[in-house]
Amino acid sequence: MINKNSPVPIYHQLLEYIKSKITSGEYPADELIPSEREFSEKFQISRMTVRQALNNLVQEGFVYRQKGKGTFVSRQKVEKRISRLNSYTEEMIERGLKPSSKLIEFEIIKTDSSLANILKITENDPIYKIKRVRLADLKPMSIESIYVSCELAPNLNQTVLEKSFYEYVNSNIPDPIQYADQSIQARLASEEEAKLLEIPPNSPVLSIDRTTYLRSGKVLEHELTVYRADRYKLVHSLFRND
Amino acid sequence: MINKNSPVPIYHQLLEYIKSKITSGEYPADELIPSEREFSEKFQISRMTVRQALNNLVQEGFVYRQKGKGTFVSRQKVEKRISRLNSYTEEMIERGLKPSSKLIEFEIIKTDSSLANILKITENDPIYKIKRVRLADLKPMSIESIYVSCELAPNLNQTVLEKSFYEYVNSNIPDPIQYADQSIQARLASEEEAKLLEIPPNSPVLSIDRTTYLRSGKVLEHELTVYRADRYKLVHSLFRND
DNA sequence: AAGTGGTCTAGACCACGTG
DNA sequence: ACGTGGTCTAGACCACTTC
Repeated sequence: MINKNSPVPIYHQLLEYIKSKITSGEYPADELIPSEREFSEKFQISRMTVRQALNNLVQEGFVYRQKGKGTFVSRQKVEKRISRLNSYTEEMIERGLKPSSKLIEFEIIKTDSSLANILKITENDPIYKIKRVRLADLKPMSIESIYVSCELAPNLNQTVLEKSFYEYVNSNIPDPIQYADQSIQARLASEEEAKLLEIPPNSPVLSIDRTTYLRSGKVLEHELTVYRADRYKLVHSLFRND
Repeated sequence: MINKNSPVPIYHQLLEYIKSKITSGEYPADELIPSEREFSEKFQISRMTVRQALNNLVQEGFVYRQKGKGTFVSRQKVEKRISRLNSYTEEMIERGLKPSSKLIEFEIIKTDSSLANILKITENDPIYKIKRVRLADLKPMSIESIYVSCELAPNLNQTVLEKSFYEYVNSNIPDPIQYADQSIQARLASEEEAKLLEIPPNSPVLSIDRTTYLRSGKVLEHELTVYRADRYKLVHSLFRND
């Protein structure tokens, strides 16, 4: 069960072990799981190591703890991933569509004051502007304009953009993507947009502005996307934490 | 600075100490803070205790760590950005607008199969159908149709609906509201909608379908809302939990 | 080689909840 | 009185980064 010579940390092995017991139903919801000392004894590991596994599980929402009573399994009915921040590529694959894109613009421009403010960089700093028509099963789905600081994303080029931008970030920037703020509006497509999206003029579109942040708090990118209303529906979940 | 005899845990005292140094600017953004061993030495506490303070600060978004390099101050504290599930009333107050509403329909109908499926009740069970024009600062903002099982929400009447529906639920149903699934689309207003919303025909609208769930897993309500695109912008946050 | 964070140990005392 | 999670110690070795 636990291999002390594995390169995988012990606390992580234990964490996965407990997770599997929960998802398999062996540890049912609202029930006590073994105490820290029991795990410590059973696997011959330090109690502090057990605590590290359990604390991570608390953070992930799998269990909750009560002083003097023990550690309980959470009622995990809600999939957390519903509102997960995904790239276009990931999202389309999830929807069973084949993502691709057509590059419209790829250039380095100087930041204007508004973008500099959003990206939290200095005005006139160079940034990439990348404009693409996003396709799903080879038909236009959206028009996407991305603004990224050149400093943050060196070596960005057209080849990289064939694949997922988020994937590029994961492999090339040590600072991981943490979250994004989005604002969503309905409006009518402009003439140019209608042409690129291959829809009649004055068709409704869903306009989504997204700013993506890294764990350090740095702004990764600002993104303006216009979706065809007849092909795209945004789905998400909201929680009420009283 | 650190009082070992205080009932406040040492790691918490250290956490607050570092927080204050960050907010005061003494530890500037993107800069290294003292190492774990330095804190340990300086305050004569164990390194594990220092780590507990720092790990909490990482969780709260005040600092981030890099193996082999050190602990850095984040550019901005990540607030609890989980977009909360709010009622129309709560949302408008948050936006600084005065919410009100005009009742269009209030009746008890039999569930059709589609609604029965969504509400997880039996077909032909009685449900409330409530249709209202929602106003903000006395001007139309949206048209909202709510479907609620009569069994779940007894004593629902027009007076109750003057106030927040969620407030009514909080006071009258022991099972608390937990989360909602939403789907969001752009489309053009129908003639009737345009009239009620006081906008020109064929104006774009944001169409939001929401299903609200209670902690027990029961469905509280299904809601179809059509927002004026010129007055309403939906804002939310997404997390990437790798 | 020196410093950093990541992991781990084998103990300890505490406050809390339940019998 | 006993078991629980919460806090804390004083060490240790590792992989990583920088010099």
